[in-house]
Formats: sequence, structure tokens, C-alpha cells
Amino acid sequence: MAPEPLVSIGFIAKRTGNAVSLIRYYANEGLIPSVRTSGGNRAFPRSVIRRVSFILIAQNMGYSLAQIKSLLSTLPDSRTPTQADWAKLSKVFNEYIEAKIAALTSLKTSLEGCIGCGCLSLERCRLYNTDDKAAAQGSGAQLLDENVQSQFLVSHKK
Amino acid sequence: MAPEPLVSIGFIAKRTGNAVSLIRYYANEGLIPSVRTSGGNRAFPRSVIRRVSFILIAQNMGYSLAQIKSLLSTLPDSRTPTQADWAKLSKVFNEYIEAKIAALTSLKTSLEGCIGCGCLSLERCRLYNTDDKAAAQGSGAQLLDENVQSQFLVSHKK
DNA sequence: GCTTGATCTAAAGTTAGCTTCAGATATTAA
DNA sequence: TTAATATCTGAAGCTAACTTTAGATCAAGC
Repeated sequence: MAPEPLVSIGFIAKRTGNAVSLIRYYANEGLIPSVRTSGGNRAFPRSVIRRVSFILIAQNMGYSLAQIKSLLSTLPDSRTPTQADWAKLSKVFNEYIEAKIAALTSLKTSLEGCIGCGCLSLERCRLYNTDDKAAAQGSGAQLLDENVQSQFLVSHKK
Repeated sequence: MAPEPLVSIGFIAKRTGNAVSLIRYYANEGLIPSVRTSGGNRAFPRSVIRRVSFILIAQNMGYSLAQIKSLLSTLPDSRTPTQADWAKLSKVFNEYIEAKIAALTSLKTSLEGCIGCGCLSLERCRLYNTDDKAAAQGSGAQLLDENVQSQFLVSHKK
């Protein structure tokens, strides 16, 4: 197998449309793999472009960098991910997207009912139960509205 | 019309399942209306519970407090919102949800294609174009993938 | 009237996710 | 070889969205 060509941090930044500081930040955080040149500059396999793209998409979906790091852990760090590697991750991610769509659909329906009838309040609807609140209760789903899987909604609490 | 009963900050906090500090924060930020008792304590109309619920749901969807404040501006501050007030807001909000669902559906389709075929990179897919990046280009939609309306996806940049 | 718990204010602290800065070194182009 | 450009590090700065702290006042029950 031919050794993969390495590219500079500026190249990755340009190709992904982001600041160099962001790429450096991700590298420091261990979200993307990198090696060093003899002079000490970072060097990346081209496949990092795809990885950064994935990070940005997942972030846009509402995932924290910590969650994304965990998601990405299914990809190999030491070698360039194969199509099969990405397909595996894609499958997991697609399930997340589907769940999120389901949650939003449910939210839509609930809002139509709740706001429409004038009862929008936690006492009756519990539309927005968050991860940590549910977790604080102990085990699994504590949602009053079982259709709203907050796990797949954006959480704003630490 | 009978004067609406006022409740304490602790009451709102309990009913919405949040910390008192959060309710105070929202009040200070002008997200929820409040008056003062003769002693200086905050007092809220009961309808604030609904308003807080809405804020939490919208936050969960990925809106910033600034955006939510703007959304809520269609509700009257000086009187308790009627069902018609909420219905109006609900309509706008529902459109946002629908758009977000559409964006996620498109993302799902694109990912299936892009990750599946191994081309996930900005050079070809541009799945994650964000608000500010598009805005920085000047006018309206600059998205290469027109189906992905990032306006309705969660943005992580300031 | 007194004690207890709720609330007040202002300021400082916290976390995530970055960017900016300053001064030094690396790399590239001519 | 030399000038211009890119990158490096570590530390500090920044914004959003809150929480915490400290010391003081309010409100409610006995």
C-alpha cells in the first residue's frame, strides 16, 4: 500500500472552510490524527478532511465535541478509514438522525395540541425533559411523553 | 377581568423543574415579565410558567436565547397571552420544526450517498454550511446543497 | 417578636468551544 | 540566499448560558 500523502494544517483549513486555529484546536483535543514534520509542523493525512467534515456536520446536529469524539472512536486512528469504516459510522449516525426526526415530529404534534389548547406547561406536557433531568431520576426513560426522546435533542445543560 | 394571581420565583422554578437562579436570570435578561412586591421580591403571573416551558423547548431545538427572545416578542409582555397569541407563535414555530425536519431528512439522504460512496468532503458535498459562513459571502443562500437549509440547523458559531 | 426559610443584589466563577496574541521557528518562492 | 509566508507554543481573551457566593432583607409560621 502506497504511503498516503500528508498535507499541511493550512490545506485542511482551506478545504474545510475553517480557520487554522480550529484545526489546531481539534488536533490538540484529539479529534483528528496528525503527525509532525522534522521541523515540528503538524502534518495530516488527506482523510482528515472527511473527518473534519463529519465533526462539523455532527456539531450542526447538536452534538458536543465530547460526544463526537466518542462517535469517531469507531474509526481507526492509525490508518486511513476505509469505506467500510465510514459506512459503519454512517449507519449509527443515520439512526441518530432518524431518532431526531422522530423527536421533532413528536414535538410538532405535541405543540399543535398543547399550544393549541392552551395547556403548554410542564405540569401536563413535559415536552422538554432533558438528559440530565431524566438521568437524575435514576435509570432509563423518565419522559412523560415517551415519544420525545430527549437523548436525540440538543441539550443545553452541562 | 379579574386580576391574575401572582406567584413567587420559587413557585415558577419548581413548576418548571429548574433552579431559582435560572428564573432570575431569564427575568433579568428580559425573557419573562415580572413585577415587584412592596418588599422588592419578584412576582410573576402564572402564565410565565408556559413562557418558560416554551423557552426550554426552543432551546432544546437549538435556538439561542437571543433568537428565542425575538420569537417571544410576538407575545404581549403587559398582559397574559391569550390562546390566539400562543397559536400565532405556535404556527411560526411549527414552520421552524418542519424546516428542521426537512433539513435533517436531506442530511440523512446526503450522508447515505456521501459516506456510502466515500466522498464525504466539503469539496463535493458541503453538507454543513453554516449561517455565518453563508452570510459572510454576502447575500442569501450560498449553499451548494440547496436542500440543506442551515438556517434551521443548530449553529455553533457566534 | 422571633426564628426559619425564601429572596435580594452584585460580582465572581464555570464550561464549551473557539480566537487572538506575541515571539520564535519552519517552509517556500524567487 | 533571502524575503515572504506559514506554523509553532502557551497563555490569555471571548461569548453564551448559567451557577455560586456573600451578606443583607423579606415573608411566614409559631
